[in-house]
Amino acid sequence: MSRAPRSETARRSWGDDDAGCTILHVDMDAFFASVELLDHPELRGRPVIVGGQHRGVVSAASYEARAFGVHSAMPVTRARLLCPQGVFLPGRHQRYAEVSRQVMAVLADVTPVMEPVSIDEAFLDVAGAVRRMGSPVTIARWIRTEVRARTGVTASVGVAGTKHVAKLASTHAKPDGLMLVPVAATLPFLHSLPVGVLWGVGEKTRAVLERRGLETVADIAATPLAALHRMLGVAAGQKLHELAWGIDNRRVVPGRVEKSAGTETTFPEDITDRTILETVLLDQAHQCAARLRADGVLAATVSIKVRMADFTTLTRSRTLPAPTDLAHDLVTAARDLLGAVSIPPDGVRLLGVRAERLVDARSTGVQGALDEDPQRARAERAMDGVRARFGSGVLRPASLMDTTRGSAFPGARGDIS
DNA sequence: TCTGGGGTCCTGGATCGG
DNA sequence: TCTGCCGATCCAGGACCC
Repeated sequence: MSRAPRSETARRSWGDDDAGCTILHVDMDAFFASVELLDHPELRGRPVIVGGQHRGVVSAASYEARAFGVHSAMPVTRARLLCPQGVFLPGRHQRYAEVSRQVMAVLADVTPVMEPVSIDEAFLDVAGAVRRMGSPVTIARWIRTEVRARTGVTASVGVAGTKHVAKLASTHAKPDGLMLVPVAATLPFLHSLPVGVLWGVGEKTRAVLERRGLETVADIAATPLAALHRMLGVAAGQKLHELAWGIDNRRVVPGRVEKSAGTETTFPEDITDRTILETVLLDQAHQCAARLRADGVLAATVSIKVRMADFTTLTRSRTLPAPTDLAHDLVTAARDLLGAVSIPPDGVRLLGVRAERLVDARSTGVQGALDEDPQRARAERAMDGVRARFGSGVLRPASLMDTTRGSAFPGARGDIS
């Protein structure tokens, strides 16, 4: 589901010497749409678009839909205008996660040095697998064949000497392709590309660079480091300069540690009622806390995100007296933070809660609020146990119950914890 | 056209203590 | 006692990625 720009001129062979190119980037093609086609073969050949229903954006579009100009992150309303004959599907994340696990299992058969980046892509360092399985390109071919055989969906693979270039190679290999960028071809390949392909260059940064006449990676490489520092700040300038020269020392790290966990909800209609917003916070805090307990971590900081009807967005955060994994602690802080925010007459479009600065519950030995109210902790853990056994929808705080509709607020989902 | 939801990282201002 | 400096930390927000 990469949104990185591509260059048609870079879609060619850059040579066949894969010595030193042990980094592979595996990226599934139009992943969500491909899974839908797998389960609904009658839709093959038709433009399939997966995304939100009314206020949403496109999560994935089949290549037939892309021919109409539809792409991911585009508002669904616009996609409907561009492609009225499209088949619009709401998305089934559990199913995508299931296929993703199958794909990751294929990759894990190659090497344990495998780093999932998202549901549909991963990096591998195959240096340790070359003796057993063959050259990096041979391994890449094996992965593509095996993913298709075991799951029915296709993957594109980039093979290069660094993560950044392997990622760009897989982008340019799509759909259903393989691209090798030999070490010797790294700079000619990079310098043929527009500046937007560099990691960290989005819409805003690209505009800053283009205002100064920097349009290609070659332009960045030719710009003095001090000038990039002035334009973008020291960290971003340094990073861009290194990437433009093919320098990327990041290693493939299996099993990354999460630094925050949160949830947010965009309402079907803007909400002005504070009571409803507080009820949403309670729901979100329970979802967050259950996730923290499942992961065995405690949160030291709580933040809320409020997006107003006019799309202005603010965040507020607070460090807790002690790290916690209890919804009660999260929602107390979140409600305090919301209380200090003035709600405009037009209302609130989105509300979210995030648990930040996560610490390992065992290694720290911190019990935090649990010591103060062991009964509450026992109650929340008991809820985890019941949900694990009978499903996530069977238990919810009484204040979230609506006896008539089973929903306490607009936009409520069925998996409330 | 009208902008999701899950995250990470960086920057800069405010605050506090030595 | 007051002031200035400096580093650490907290907080808010922007930008980016998938």
